[in-house]
Amino acid sequence: MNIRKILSQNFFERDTLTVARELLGKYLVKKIRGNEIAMMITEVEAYDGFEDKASHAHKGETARNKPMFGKAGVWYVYLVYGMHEMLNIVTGRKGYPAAVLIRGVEGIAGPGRLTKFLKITRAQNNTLAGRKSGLWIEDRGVVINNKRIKKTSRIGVLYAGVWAKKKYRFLLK
DNA sequence: ACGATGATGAAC
DNA sequence: TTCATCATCGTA
Repeated sequence: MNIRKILSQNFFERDTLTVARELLGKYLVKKIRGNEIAMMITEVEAYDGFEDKASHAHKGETARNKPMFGKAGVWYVYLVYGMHEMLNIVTGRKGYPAAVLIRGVEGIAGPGRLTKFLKITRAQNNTLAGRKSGLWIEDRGVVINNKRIKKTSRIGVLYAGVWAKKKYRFLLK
């Protein structure tokens, strides 16, 4: 009996670092022209709360980061460097700004590369992860041992002072 | 090592 | 309205 469970709000409405870690080994699924493309998540980063200087939410709510302040299980997709779409899933309670950036899937390293490959754009921004939005995450029963998880500081956030050093990036060895 | 490329947010 | 900045990537 193969496990194939679509993750919903209760999974994401928890501590951001916990969700980030547990997303490793889960499957990112995108519907493209009637086909479901599923790829295992191999690299993520947590952006957690008001204090986190690396987070878009650090300076308060704006038009762009609004999804981060909303309910868990919603996509937060934004454009960076004028050309790369970044895919995040909102975590934590409503009103508490947090999200997990999906940086890599099996066979594709890099947040900009994976969105380009899976045709993920800002059209998915602020939509609920699920069949309706054509983009969701599944638990397919893959069990990840803690020994396989590497923790490092986050990429591209050197401006964030002490927050840049926190081990908020998780990847499969 | 560097330029591409455009949205964002803060300053003016 | 202008300006610096940016959760990156491909080419050199």
